Amino acid sequence: MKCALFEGIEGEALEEMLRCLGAKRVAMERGQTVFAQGGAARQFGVVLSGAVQVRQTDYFGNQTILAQMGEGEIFGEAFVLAGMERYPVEVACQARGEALLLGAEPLRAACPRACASHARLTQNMIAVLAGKNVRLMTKARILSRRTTREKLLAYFSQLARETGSRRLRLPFSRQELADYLCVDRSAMTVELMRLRDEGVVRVEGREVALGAPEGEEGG
Amino acid sequence: MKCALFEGIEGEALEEMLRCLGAKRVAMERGQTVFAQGGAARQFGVVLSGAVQVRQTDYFGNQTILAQMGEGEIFGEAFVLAGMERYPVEVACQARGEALLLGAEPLRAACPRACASHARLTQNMIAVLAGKNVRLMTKARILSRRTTREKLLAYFSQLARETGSRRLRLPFSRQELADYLCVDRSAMTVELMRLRDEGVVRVEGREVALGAPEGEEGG
DNA sequence: AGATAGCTGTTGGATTTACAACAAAAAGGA
DNA sequence: TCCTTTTTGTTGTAAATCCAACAGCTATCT
Repeated sequence: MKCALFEGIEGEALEEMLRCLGAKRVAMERGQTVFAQGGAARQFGVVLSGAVQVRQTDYFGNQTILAQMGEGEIFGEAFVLAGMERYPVEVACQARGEALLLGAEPLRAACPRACASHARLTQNMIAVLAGKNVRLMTKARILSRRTTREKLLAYFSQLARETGSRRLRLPFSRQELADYLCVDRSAMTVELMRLRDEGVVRVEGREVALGAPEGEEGG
Repeated sequence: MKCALFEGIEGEALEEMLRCLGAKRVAMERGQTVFAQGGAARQFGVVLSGAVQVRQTDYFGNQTILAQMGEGEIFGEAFVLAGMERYPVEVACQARGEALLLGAEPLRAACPRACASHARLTQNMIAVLAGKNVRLMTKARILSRRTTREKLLAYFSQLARETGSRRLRLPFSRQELADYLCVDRSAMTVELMRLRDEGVVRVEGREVALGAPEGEEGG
């Protein structure tokens, strides 16, 4: 099993840990509900194979896909660990496979048995939650921009910061980028072309270079 | 000290915990930088009094206010705990007061001294991170909607879910609500009036009631 | 009461976006 | 190579948003 949550925990210690968490291995068929929206929030999950989707239906019946998790990723942990009584979302199988369902109690209260790897597990969970936090903050910050232009520039700035360079490579196709920025694809392309024409960015497929108004290109 | 991070830790145990975290108490004057953007991410903080703002300056020099933290709230923890080398944001004092600066090592690795309340601290941190996670997810979900109308309805749905009722009370003034939804205030008011005229919602000041097309008002 | 300041709803014009439909280019398979 | 599918850029129109300015209302203070 390859999963950030259990990093550094192997063999017998892992088995013990899984017992402590009350792990249950379940098979998932496409379309099957893993956690129901409004259901009692008692467990979180790890995708062993296949994929799950996190969705939400609002008061008016509109359904939104919030995220998709693949192998090794965990889902539902935030709700359980935040002490929420019910899941505000639905988790459903998107591609058939297996998942591990885990109870969160050992992460919320002192483990009475003090399993050997317990400390490591909580540290891993902290790292996972902190990482998700950073990514969510980044996304919220980008979506806070009002215009497509500003969203593009905010996103490029973000990638440039991560890369540590003015040059960056988009991890998305145009359609995926538009979905990530929550804007219309064609309108986004128009804006992207405008930014190019104005010399704000240089674009070539997925390669983007920022600024360079002073001609420091050769660097 | 009133702070979710140290809930259940008091007296001598708290003192010991603070020593273990290398706590430093610092006075802050308005405008003073607590953590510098791009600076080495080694510590996180707790606001003891006053307030701090989290800001970010992007590649093009545009500054954005991301959040404001008041008494008892913690800041910067996500970056340190996610193992980032540098702060991607700046934290600055917004209202004079005091803060506690803490090292994160005891939360990232096994505490060699195994302080008594260590387990409790990590549990608290997990709860804090999970709670922030849920709130960030909520915000990202709302901002994912493209139109002002959809943002309003998504936000109302969210509040209705939290309240468990069709009736809800906005925690914001109109301007604050517009800022939260990242839209123009006047355009938002127009859309809000339209929703009212269409009978989708009933609005009266900060009081909002959803739907009720079947006249279940009296319930 | 009177003055001041803040909040809210309204309006009109300029800008921006969504949406749909299409053509060119690129990628992949037979 | 040919054909199919996907991706990307373009265009035009309708709709939504931003922006600025203004009027009515409320709360607060003197």
